[in-house]
Amino acid sequence: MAAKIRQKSDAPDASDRVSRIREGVTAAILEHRLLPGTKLGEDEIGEIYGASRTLVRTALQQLAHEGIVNIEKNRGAFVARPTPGDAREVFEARRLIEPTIVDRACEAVSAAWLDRLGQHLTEEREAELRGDARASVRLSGEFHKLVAEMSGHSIYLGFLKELIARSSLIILLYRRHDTPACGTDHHAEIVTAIRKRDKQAARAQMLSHLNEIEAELFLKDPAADDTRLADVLGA
Amino acid sequence: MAAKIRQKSDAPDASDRVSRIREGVTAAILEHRLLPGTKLGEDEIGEIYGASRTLVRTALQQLAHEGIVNIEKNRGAFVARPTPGDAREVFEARRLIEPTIVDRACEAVSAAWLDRLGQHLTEEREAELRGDARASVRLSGEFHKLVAEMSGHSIYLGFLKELIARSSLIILLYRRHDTPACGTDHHAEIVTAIRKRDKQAARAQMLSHLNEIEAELFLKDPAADDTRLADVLGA
DNA sequence: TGTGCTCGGATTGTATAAAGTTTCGCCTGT
DNA sequence: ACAGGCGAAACTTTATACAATCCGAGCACA
Repeated sequence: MAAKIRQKSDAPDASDRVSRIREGVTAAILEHRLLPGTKLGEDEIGEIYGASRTLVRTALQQLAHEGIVNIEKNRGAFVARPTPGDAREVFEARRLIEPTIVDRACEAVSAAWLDRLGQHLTEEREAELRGDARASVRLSGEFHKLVAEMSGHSIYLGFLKELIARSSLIILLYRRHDTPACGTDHHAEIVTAIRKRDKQAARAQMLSHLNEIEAELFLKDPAADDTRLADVLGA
Repeated sequence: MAAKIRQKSDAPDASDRVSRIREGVTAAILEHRLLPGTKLGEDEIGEIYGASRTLVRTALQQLAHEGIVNIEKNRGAFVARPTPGDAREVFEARRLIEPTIVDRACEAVSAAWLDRLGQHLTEEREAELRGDARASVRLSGEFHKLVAEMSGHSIYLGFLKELIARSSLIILLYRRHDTPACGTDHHAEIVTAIRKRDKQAARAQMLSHLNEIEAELFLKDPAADDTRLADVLGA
């Protein structure tokens, strides 16, 4: 009988039921199946996953901490609706953190990692070819998470996961065109730079990639909350 | 009767009982009254705050997400014990984020903010003069949080709160001398740079301040976990 | 006809009870 | 005397019951 090794309590894929709920809801939000503002009733989710409200609440609280769910007292949990201000903050943070992440990734390059990156690019291309928008959105985010994992920096990885999840909501809310969420081409260029261990190029590619994503957004400023009513209904 | 304005659900000082517990425990950890590894029993805390275990559990889960508490399955919650590797990650992240934060703070400078900063420096000096180590430690961290608030960037603020809390544990565990956690002089120099809106100087001061803190640490690498036992007990 | 109020249904917040797991002490066997 | 195993106590985990709150339909009234 194999001795039971103590596993880290916060293992990413802890197979407990709370994690299953959290990951299920997260995936639904990241794939744009759950839209901002959607009510996430405790009973409803509990029935879907065959769990009691206790576990559902735990999962929802974790998601609230990650910023993709809002919990309003006595009203329940809702898929977050980031404001344009939130969006600018998220992308500013990403522009700060991700160049550093790819920088570190260049140092961690290995055959195994290059394999995983290449495989991921293939998956992205396939999803895009068959027009699977949901998979495309999910994989776009996962590319950035993959690079963060590669950096071997668990704090950056944690921060980035949060930023990616919120970015997904932001893109859904504010994207102007129906262009793909993250150009696969950009990702390929970033991988090329990483393969060459060219930190300078990697940082530059990542930065321009992020700028391009943000440039596709239409972040209208709700100048004053009071005037909106007249604005919207005055037509 | 004043109309009830909808308050943000995650108001920092939400006067609900969960927040009181969370802030109480956080303060105890940040002031080094609770040492790393200390068991945080649910009953125990619940009795102190007159709350049921349900609420205590919620608070502990939030603290776990912030990285200052570890929850081990079926064993309970413990004050986190960051490894030297964790420590390096935390300070690397701080060196990345905090220069950007002071940069933004320089743009937000105003009489009101300068007042708050000055007042804070006074408090720090007073605590240090009367040898109140606990208050010193707490205020040192709060200075950095204050600058982050000043930056007006809620994401950076959230990230930094996490990093500060963990830094406090790290300093407790790994500090070599009994030098003050954060030199008040450094803080004063940073404030001076902010007052002059000198971004360059502010970033430089902040960076050297962080470097100095980390330099005071003794981050021994536990080369192999197995050898530690022999090391420690071999004397 | 439109406004404001009240009551009922539904949902969340909290507490408590049942179930499962770990840990530590004690005891037995060698 | 000491290693190993059994068992009870303590704790965490999960489920459920109760209390508090919110939202909306329907009604009374101006």
